[in-house]
Amino acid sequence: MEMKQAMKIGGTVGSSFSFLDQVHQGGYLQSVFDMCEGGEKGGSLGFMELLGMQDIEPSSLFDMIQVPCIPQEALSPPPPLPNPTTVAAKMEYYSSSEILNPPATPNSSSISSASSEALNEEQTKPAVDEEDGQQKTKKQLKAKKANQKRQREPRFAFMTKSEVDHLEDGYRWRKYGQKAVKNSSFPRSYYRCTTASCNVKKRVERAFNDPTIVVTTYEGQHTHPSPVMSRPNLVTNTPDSVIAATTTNFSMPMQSAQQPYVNGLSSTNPLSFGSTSAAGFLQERRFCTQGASLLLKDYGLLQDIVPSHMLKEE
DNA sequence: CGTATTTGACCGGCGC
DNA sequence: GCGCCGGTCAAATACG
Repeated sequence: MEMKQAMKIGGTVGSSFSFLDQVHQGGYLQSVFDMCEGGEKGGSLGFMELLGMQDIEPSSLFDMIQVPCIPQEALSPPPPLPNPTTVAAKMEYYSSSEILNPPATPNSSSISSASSEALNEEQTKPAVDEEDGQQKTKKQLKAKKANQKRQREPRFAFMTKSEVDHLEDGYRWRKYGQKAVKNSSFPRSYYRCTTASCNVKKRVERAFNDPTIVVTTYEGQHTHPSPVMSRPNLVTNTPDSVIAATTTNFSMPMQSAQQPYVNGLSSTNPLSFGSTSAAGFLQERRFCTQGASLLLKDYGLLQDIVPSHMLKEE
């Protein structure tokens, strides 16, 4: 079943070997895979290579890391879990029938391509919505969908060992749906970024084989800075322990949103990446690739946040 | 009262 | 064509 799904997809997913081992041994990989495949056909996801652990090109591996995270509740009441950790997995996700601008290269450039695709949708959709503020009937929606086939945006999924479903990631989300998931006793929640012009979505569910694992999938890229980052005083009212965790997790997405990756990142920024900031991560990657000449093969964020031994040797 | 969440209905894609 | 399923909508409801 899982492998059957895997065979339907193909793409690029990367990881450092060490983390991959952790994921694999921890039994998390399958959860991520199932989650992100999510019954959607025709996607391209490279986890089959990871499952096989055989044909993995070191140069194609990136973006799977293990990092700490904080549950949303950690910002006010004490977190239910003393040491929640996140197992993060980055993946490119395309629906083969919906790719408008295939990546020029199979690895790094796929992200920038996907990003532009996401931007296109973000820019066009609001205009359509304002076309008729009140008379947005179902017929109109239907016609809209008919004329413009829904585009699938790149996705990023990661797993967090936490009792809290909705993890704080520095952005504000509005829940717009919840559905029972087949083969899982836990519902899947659907969230949308509350920022008007931002079309980023995320899905949150628990791994069917391990209820303690929360699987979060981001879709799209934020077009705005993180609200948390734009409120720097926020951490001043927070307990020290939370401050540390918060700054660790969220400093990067805000930086990424405010300045280009090439300027905002440096090898001296060891605390720049947040596990629950997967969307921020995507954003970071976008800036990275938009930086034109800066290739992702330099690991992007990973080189700054992941111990060097976890990065591939070249 | 404004905002966020809940939840049943609806829609489209897909397999049979 | 029909049913299943994932995803989304939107009215109702809850909350601060």
